[in-house]
Amino acid sequence: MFKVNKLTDYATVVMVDLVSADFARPSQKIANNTGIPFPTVNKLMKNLLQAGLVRSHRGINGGYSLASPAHKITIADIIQAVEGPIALTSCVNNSLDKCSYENFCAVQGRWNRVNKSVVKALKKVTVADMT
Amino acid sequence: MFKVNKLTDYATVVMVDLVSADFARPSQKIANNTGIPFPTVNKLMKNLLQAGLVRSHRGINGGYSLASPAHKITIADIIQAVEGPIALTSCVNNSLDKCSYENFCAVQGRWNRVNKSVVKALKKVTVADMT
DNA sequence: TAATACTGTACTTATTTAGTACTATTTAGG
DNA sequence: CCTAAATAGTACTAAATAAGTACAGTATTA
Repeated sequence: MFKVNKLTDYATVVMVDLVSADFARPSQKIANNTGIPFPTVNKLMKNLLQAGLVRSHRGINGGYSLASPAHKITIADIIQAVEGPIALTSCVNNSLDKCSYENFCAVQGRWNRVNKSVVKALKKVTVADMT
Repeated sequence: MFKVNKLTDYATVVMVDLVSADFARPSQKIANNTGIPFPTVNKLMKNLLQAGLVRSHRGINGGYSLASPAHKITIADIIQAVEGPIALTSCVNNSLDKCSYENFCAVQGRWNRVNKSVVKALKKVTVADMT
């Protein structure tokens, strides 16, 4: 089936949870709120942090908060944070993979169009829309 | 990475190859034309046939041909033929999976919008566009 | 300075995907 | 009517990916 990772799904749930956080919210509390296992939340937050989607605050009373307003963070951002670049096939420009048929393939380069179109669709929906 | 199956990628190549087929074209010839391994082409054709995207002709001089004009077959059709229903997450309406958090999930139902949007994008590109 | 909470890395297990093999069935043509 | 070509269906194996877990380390604030 054509789908996103479970972790990406979880990530949107986490982001939506953080919308209601006035201050930093610890992983443990996010886990309680969402029902996602604590270790999994931890793993997720690292990805979201590295992608700059959330801010972190260490120490007591620390936790995570959104790095931007909810209506500025898109589903495309979240997918990219968790799964890396969006590349429907390995022959899409920004793919991490390399296609072995590249030199004589009949659809060479054509997937770029499809990819762009999908990314555009994913950029239209924000965290605010998911709340 | 967010991507379609390799088989789906292959399927588009096969479909594009069939555009130039005046009559039925056997799997073996498709394999030769595209560089995709023969057994893999065979497997693919079964999916494409069941989905009604190609027609088959048995016996000597048999093979496969497109069931509709190239500009009427979309990427969404091909993905669905090879991978089943398009459901970005298990909480999307037509998903085959079942989400265990469904009853108390904060983003309940919200992915439907994202899913529709992506499907729409995938329906806009046809086999003719890939040629 | 002690408790809280993030940071980073590594590992194991489960699931999914990809590729292969084999047997049965159908059909055109000599 | 028989044979060769080609699809149809099922089942299996191996490789890749994803999911979940664990643990040692570092920063911060009360």
